[in-house]
Amino acid sequence: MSDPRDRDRGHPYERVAAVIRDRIASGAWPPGYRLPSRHALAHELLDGAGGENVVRRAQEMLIEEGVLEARKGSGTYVRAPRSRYVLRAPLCGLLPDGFNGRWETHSTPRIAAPDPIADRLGIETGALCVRTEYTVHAAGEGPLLAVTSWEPMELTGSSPVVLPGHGPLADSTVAERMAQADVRVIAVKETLTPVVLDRVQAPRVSAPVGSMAIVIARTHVADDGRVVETADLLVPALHWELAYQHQLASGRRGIGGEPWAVGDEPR
Amino acid sequence: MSDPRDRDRGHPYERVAAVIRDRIASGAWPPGYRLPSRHALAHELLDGAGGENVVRRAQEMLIEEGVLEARKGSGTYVRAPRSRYVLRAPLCGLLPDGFNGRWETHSTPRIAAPDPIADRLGIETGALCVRTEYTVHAAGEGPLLAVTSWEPMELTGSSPVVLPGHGPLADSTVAERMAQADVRVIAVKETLTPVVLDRVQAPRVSAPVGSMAIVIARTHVADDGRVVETADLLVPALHWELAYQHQLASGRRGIGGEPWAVGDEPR
DNA sequence: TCGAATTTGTGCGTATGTATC
DNA sequence: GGATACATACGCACAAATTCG
Repeated sequence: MSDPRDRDRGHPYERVAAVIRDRIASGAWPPGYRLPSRHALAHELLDGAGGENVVRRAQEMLIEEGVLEARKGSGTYVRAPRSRYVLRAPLCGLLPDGFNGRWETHSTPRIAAPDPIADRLGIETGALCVRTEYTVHAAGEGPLLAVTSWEPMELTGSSPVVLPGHGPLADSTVAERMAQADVRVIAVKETLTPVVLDRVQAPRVSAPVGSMAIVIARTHVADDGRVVETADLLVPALHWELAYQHQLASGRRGIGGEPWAVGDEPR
Repeated sequence: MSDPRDRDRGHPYERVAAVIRDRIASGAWPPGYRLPSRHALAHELLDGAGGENVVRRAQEMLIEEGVLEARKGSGTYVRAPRSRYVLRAPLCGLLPDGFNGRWETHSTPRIAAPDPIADRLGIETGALCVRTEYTVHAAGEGPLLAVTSWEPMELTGSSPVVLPGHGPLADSTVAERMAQADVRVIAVKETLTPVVLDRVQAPRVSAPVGSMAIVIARTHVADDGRVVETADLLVPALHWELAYQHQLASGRRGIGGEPWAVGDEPR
């Protein structure tokens, strides 16, 4: 391993990564550039056969850092520096004027509530609900955010006008739609979980497999305690910076009516 | 690869994983049990030499699922099912009675603000600040949460009583300490990023390297617009479920004074 | 349109580093 | 300090996806 000839510190793959980083930094390999194949790079940088896995390891490092991007069967590319959008939570269905993008509603089948969803909605497993798939697109780009929402059929189905994604209230918030059914939404609860995107999730948010995201499990609660909607928001770190802001009531030892808490476990 | 003799579907490592899973499910390998070494398992399950990496691959799968836990130099163990605590955000320094644990303050050196921190605090790079390292421990356990906090020296240093982790206000919130210096904290802003724990971060929160966490970049803002504190909270998904709750003012198209927003990028 | 060449992804083997007991 | 066990680096074969003639 530590060959006496080898004066260079560290492992071979680290030196290869450094070379690639330099070429990108110098502008020789601009954003969008397709790198030579592993075979060619191994031959050039290590001038010997076989060492392709060293190049691969170096590329994996840079891919994880967000510098490179590999497309299977096509090649490895220098990634264009993408600035992230700011997502102010809670996100309940509105896109302000400042954002050049749109919501897309994909499907709204009536289905039997699967177990974890029924649990979150506070209804019986198998009870009917409406599942809606939304995505957020920025102008001309692929989907950047994916939302899967469930609403109990007994609420939403009672009046066609409150169906998500349809009619005059298509672009309204959950609370606004529910108000049409005389349901007053008083709180939004969110539970956040970090995830690594698998090959099913990744294309739904235009992010590479293995990159990171936060799943927001959101519920809308009405004044009578019923849960009127629950949703999973898939927020890829590649595209979004998740921001929360809390106002502090002076003189109180809490925020927003709830004391700060580190409580015991839920289930 | 697909040996004609091999009737079993899938790859060898998947079959090994299935065997391990079965033994755990059957109770033959209870929580805390130390598995046979990879060498022994490879010999038993694949009755041939060399195939240790097949066992390793299977174990990696189960480790990622949270079923196993590897301790370097010691062995691979069946993980005891751990329930997660609920962390209600924003977390500003209080531990309620319900939580059987404690804060620990580790160090409070005066240092020159590094670049990204100076940026967050709105002070010049190199200006003095106080850095404080906290951890949260549950009774008898290792650290479950790690906080690194920075406060500008010009605020904190002016009065010894407001130094974090010391004096009568050691267990107070940032806002309470700042009130002693006649600084009114009016808002808390948080930015969330999912991360994969590296070998430096992982031991700070008693989580395995490669497991996931959320970093909360928090800032306390005073009524004159100054940032009086900023902190990075390392919240491992293994131990915590991050929960946010927002009250909805009826009739308003927003929450907490800020409209929901998907805005453009920051930097 | 279709198949062959190219390129990345995966599974697995060997050698060696390093932490623990 | 020696034995044991996991972690890492790297090599090869092949599968899968893409591209192009």
